[in-house]
Parts: sequence; structure tokens; C-alpha cells
Amino acid sequence: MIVLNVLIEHAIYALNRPFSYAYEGKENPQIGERIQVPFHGSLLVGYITEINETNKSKEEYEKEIGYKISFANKLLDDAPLLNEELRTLANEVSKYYMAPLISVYQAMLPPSLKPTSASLKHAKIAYEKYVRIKDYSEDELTAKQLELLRLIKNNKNVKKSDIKSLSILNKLIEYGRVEEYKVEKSRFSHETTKEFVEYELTKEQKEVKDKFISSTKKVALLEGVTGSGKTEVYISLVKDVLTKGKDALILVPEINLTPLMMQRFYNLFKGQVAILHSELTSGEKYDEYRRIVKGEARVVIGTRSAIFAPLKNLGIIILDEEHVESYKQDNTPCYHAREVAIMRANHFEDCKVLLGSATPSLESEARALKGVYEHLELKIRINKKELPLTKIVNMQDYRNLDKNSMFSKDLKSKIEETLNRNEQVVLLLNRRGYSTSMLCRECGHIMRCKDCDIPLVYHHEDNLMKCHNCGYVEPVPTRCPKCGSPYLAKIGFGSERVEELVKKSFENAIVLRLDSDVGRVKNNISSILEKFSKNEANVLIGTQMIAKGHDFPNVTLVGLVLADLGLSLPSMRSSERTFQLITQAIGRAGRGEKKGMAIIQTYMPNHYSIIYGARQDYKAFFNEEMRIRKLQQNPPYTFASTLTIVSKSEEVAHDVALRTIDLVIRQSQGEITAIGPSKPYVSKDATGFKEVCIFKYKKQDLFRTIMQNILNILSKNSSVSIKIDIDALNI
DNA sequence: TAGACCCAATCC
DNA sequence: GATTGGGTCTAC
Repeated sequence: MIVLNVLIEHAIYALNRPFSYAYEGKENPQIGERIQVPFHGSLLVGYITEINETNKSKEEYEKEIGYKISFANKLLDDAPLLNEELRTLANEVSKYYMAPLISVYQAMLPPSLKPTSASLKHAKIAYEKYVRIKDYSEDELTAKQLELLRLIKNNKNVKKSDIKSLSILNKLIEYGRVEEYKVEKSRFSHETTKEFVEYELTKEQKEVKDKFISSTKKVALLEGVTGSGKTEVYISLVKDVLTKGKDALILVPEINLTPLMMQRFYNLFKGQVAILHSELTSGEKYDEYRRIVKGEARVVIGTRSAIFAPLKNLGIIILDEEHVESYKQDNTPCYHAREVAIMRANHFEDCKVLLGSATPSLESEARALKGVYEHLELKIRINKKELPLTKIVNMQDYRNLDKNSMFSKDLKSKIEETLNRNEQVVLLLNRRGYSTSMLCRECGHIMRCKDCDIPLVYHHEDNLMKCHNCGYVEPVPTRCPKCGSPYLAKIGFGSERVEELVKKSFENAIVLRLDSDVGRVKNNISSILEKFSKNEANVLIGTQMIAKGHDFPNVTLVGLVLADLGLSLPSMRSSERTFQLITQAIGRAGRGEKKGMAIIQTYMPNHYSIIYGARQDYKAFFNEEMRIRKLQQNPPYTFASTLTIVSKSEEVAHDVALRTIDLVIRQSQGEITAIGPSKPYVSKDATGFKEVCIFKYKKQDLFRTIMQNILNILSKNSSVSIKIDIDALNI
């Protein structure tokens, strides 16, 4: 008889151990394949971790181990999902981040291959959906339906995704006039444009490259001001790696926001490139994944999870914009792609990690200065372009304000001048929606999400109240839901309101807005960015999203509508985030021939992150921020991690959290500082009430030992669920 | 006294 | 995470 040890798909600590099943199918099971198994009354997908053959009968075997085992149902794969290197990595990630092993496997694999029941529903082949005429008749149709019917009749190969009104299409399908059909999508249609022009590295770039290659250190931090040509260094290094017959892995924060870099890699490496990011369909992800497994693709570019790409012979891992927080996953396993990159590089003798940024995270900069990482710098801007002029405007001083608006006199007049010169303006406000919240003037009630308990944001565009955490929406009330008063006030302002104001103040300007509301429609982001870069609009308003990487040569004015917005958030990282945002945003101005200008509006004109941000003085910011981190014993001087307790009962959550803190303090003998418990900003969701415990410590091993004890206790308590975030960013 | 409802225990 | 099974409550 064959006995299989299987990890169950539920990624919870109580089930973070293998379960045994008898197997008697005819396919030969292997470690690392998925298998369907019965588990406490339902069929689940599991992952085989061990295979034992025994001469004993099932009954004898059960007697020996002391419990009954079931028969496994059905083998789902004919080869292991992951190679040995990635299985080792999974173990390391699971240990370091204290995450259930199965959760790591799930994070590593594309949707169609994840060990979860949901994977069985995901397509392995990418399809494109088309529509065609089924039964042509114009009877009993509305004008709009007729219009669409004729459109479909008069065109060949109409893609479903190209049809704007799905509701009208669905009606036509319902009436039997039109039908849908699927065609296998030919993969790898990555467009390559013009021939690649051979680029000669500058002297400085070449020195950086040589230093990287000759360094004995595994990791290097490349600190390069915006426009200093980090991408050229990446490309040159990747070329070398490929020549040596090795593979290259490049991580970027968000594919949508780096079309330029993407294009250059395509042009250069053509069919050898694979991309992995969240906007691919599961079929597309599967195809790209297969191309990597088969060795067809040897350069992988992707977002966070691409760090697990199954390249076999890694020669380099590059993290562009290494400071960006999206490299950290905020659900289990809460891994940071940077740390995983280092773990992975250690599996290959000749593989190094290159971290690039204009504003490195304090963690990386500190390690570079200590000599843990090789420290590389690019100081010269290519074409010797000057940094834009910047002006900080104190919004507390009413004399600076334009009447009746959120713009200062300075910003308003500069916008006007810029538009008159036929140049473009970027306005940044890191908050979407129209207003921040809806308040009752009589009783002071603030409308909140029923699940998350955070204030609902008024959105003018679709006239709805929205929860920015869970996406819950409700109609805009005319009366206070609590006291019935009709006197409701919209408090604060967001990007929608800036858009409205600009349209009102500058009537001739063509205004675009880009935030995640707009970005919900696929390809919308890139089409807006394209429009703007083709000069088809005068003003681009947006959130964080527009601060990064784009190259708009005709933009000569950048306005930060409220630069200190992030500083009021209760996080030890708020200064760092603000500094980065300002630096990145200013970098958008004056990238072409003309000189740029940036206006920074703030209520905290004397805050160091704003002053140094405006000056683009990273070193000064770093020193000041490190001084404060040291004073408060925060990372990078310590490690900081969080434990979140979730329970259906508010009291239970609080009580368990309190006792956990207590236990940690007693066991740690002063080596761990335990803070809390406290309620997170989003204090509850559909799963229950949350309480967060923060731990700061210097000895990682000791912390893990104690945490493991806590875990053993808490996983027995079925009234709470837990989440561990090692090296948490949101503290 | 059946069915609804809740909670804790358990899963191979 | 999902199911189960035992206990208690509830409506007739």
C-alpha cells in the first residue's frame, strides 16, 4: 500500500502539518503534485509532501499509527509543480515569515496550478472571447440593440472585450440573435517597436557596472537620482548574464507604470522575455509560466510574485525601485520580494541581487552604509538636466490662498502660465474620491462602512458613498441615517474634487484624472497615460499612481496639492513615505528640454520630510530620519513584526491579544518590546474584529521561538484566527 | 419534540 | 477553513 503525506489547502496554523492518505490509483504520485482528498466531509486539493510504501495492509497500518486514514481521491498533476530549488525556497520563506507552508506554495504558483480547489476552475489555456451573429433579425429591438447588432453583422472577429455596453450585448445573446465563442489566444504577442539602438554606457554607468560585477558581496544597492540611467545599467548586466548562459529576473513595482522599460526589454531580448503580473488572465499567466519552465523565456519581468518565477539558472535578480512598499505582501505569507530575492540568490553560486532606487528604503541604505550590501551610486543626470525649481507654499497662511479653493495663489497662477505656454501640468493629491467623509451637522454622525467601520467617501462621478477598504457602496443619503437631519456636510477633498475645480477654473483646459477608480477598467490606465503623453490633454490629476516613473517631456509644472496628507497618518513610516512621494513627484517636472517647476502646498512647511523632499536631498533626510528611528528604537535599528488577532467577538479579540502581549513580555525577559494591543485603522471586516500586537526586537531567533510558542497556543483556540506579519511595514 | 441556532472540537 | 455534533433555545 502507498501512503501519501499531504498538506491541505487551508492555509491556517492549526492545519499546518501533513495528513496521511492511502493511495491506490494507477498513476504514479510524486512529491510536489496536487491531489484531491476528502477532508472532514468535503473534497479538498492537497499537496503531496511525502510518499511511503508499506507491505502492511491498511488495517494493520492504521492500527500502528493509531488513527484511521482515508483513500486519496484523484491525482491532479503528472509532474511536480516546483523544482527542488523552489521547494527549498518555500521552506525558507515559510520559516522566515512564520507562514503555513501551503500558503507559500499557493503564493508561488500561477492561479491554474495553485494547490487550492479554486485552481481547478482556472483556465490553463488563454482564450479570447468573440461574438458573432447567430440568428439575424431586426425585429423587436431597441435602437441601441439594433445599432450593436448591425455593428456585429458588419464586422469580422468582434472581440467581446471591445464592446462597450455589455448589458446591451447580453440582451442580444439572451434573445438568441448573437452568440459568444472562444478562440485560443495566441500567446506572446508582446509588441516590439523600432529596432533597438545600441547604447553606450556612460563612464559613470560603466564604473557602477564594473564595481557590481567585481564585488564579492551578494547584494548591491544602486542609489541613482532620477534620470541617471539605472535602466541602462540593468540592461547591460542582463545582456552579460544571458551571454554566460544564465537567466535574469527583473522585478518592477507595477507593470502598468513602467511601459517604457518593458518596451526596451522586449525590443532587446524579444522572444526570450516573459512577463508576469496581475493584469494577465489566468490563462495568460499559465502560458507565461510554462514558457519559463520549458526554458523558452530566460528573462522574466514581473511584479512581486514573479520572484518565484521557475528560472533554472539564475545569474541576476534586479529589483527596480526597491523602496516601493508593494514588494511586501500584506496577506499571509507576508513576504518581502527583496528578502526572498536574497534567499533565492543564495541558491545559485554566481547570482547577485541588484537593488535600485533614487530614494532607497532606510533598511537598504543602512545595510549599504554598514557594508552588508555593496553601495553603488549614479550621481549624474543624463543630458545634465537640471532639477526643477521647487517652492513650498504654507497653506496655513491665508494670504497665500486663492479665495474659495484648495489652490494657493502661487499654484493657480503657475497653472495659468503653464497652460498659456501650451505646456502640461501634473497635479497630485494622494486621496481619491470627492470628499473625505460625510458628516451630519446636527448630531455629528459620520457615515461609516458597515463592515470596516471606516468613514465612507463620497464619489461624485457615480454619486455613491464608497468604502476605500472593502469596496462596499451605498447610495448618497439625503438625511442623516442616525438623527434624520437633512443637514449633511461633505468634509475634506479628494482627486475628483481637484478635477472639478481645475475644470471650473481653467475652462479651456483638457483635464484627465488617473487614480485607482479610473484604473478599475482594464487598459484604462495605459490609455490615459498615452493620451497625456501625446499631448492630447493639458492637465493630469492623480494620486500616488502618477508620481512614478513616467516620462512626460512637456510637463513643466508639478503641483502637490496637499503634501503633508500622509504625515497625519499614525505610522512610524509616514515621514519616509512623504519624502519619497515628494521626491518622485518633483521628478516628473521638466524631463524634456524646458525647465520644470514644482509647487508643494502644505500645512507643515517646516517638516523635515517636506523640506528635504523639496530639495531632493536624500542624504539629509536619511540622517534625520535615522536619528529619530534610533531614538524610538524603530527599524532599521530593530526588527518589528505584528501579530493580528481576529475574532467574531470584539471582547474575545481584545482579551486574547492582551493575554498574548502579556505572555510575550513574560517569556522574553526584556529582549522584546511588546506594544498594544490596539485597533488597526480598519478595525473589522467580514471575518471579524481585529486587534494588533506590535513587537520590536533585535534577536530574530529568540522572537521566532517565542512566537512559535504563542502560535501553538493560539492555533488551538478556534474562536480566533491570526495573522503574522514579519518585518511589517505598516507600523 | 422537531427544528433552528450557536459554539467548540476536529479534521488523516 | 469547513464541517460536525452536541448543547440549548424556541415555537407549537
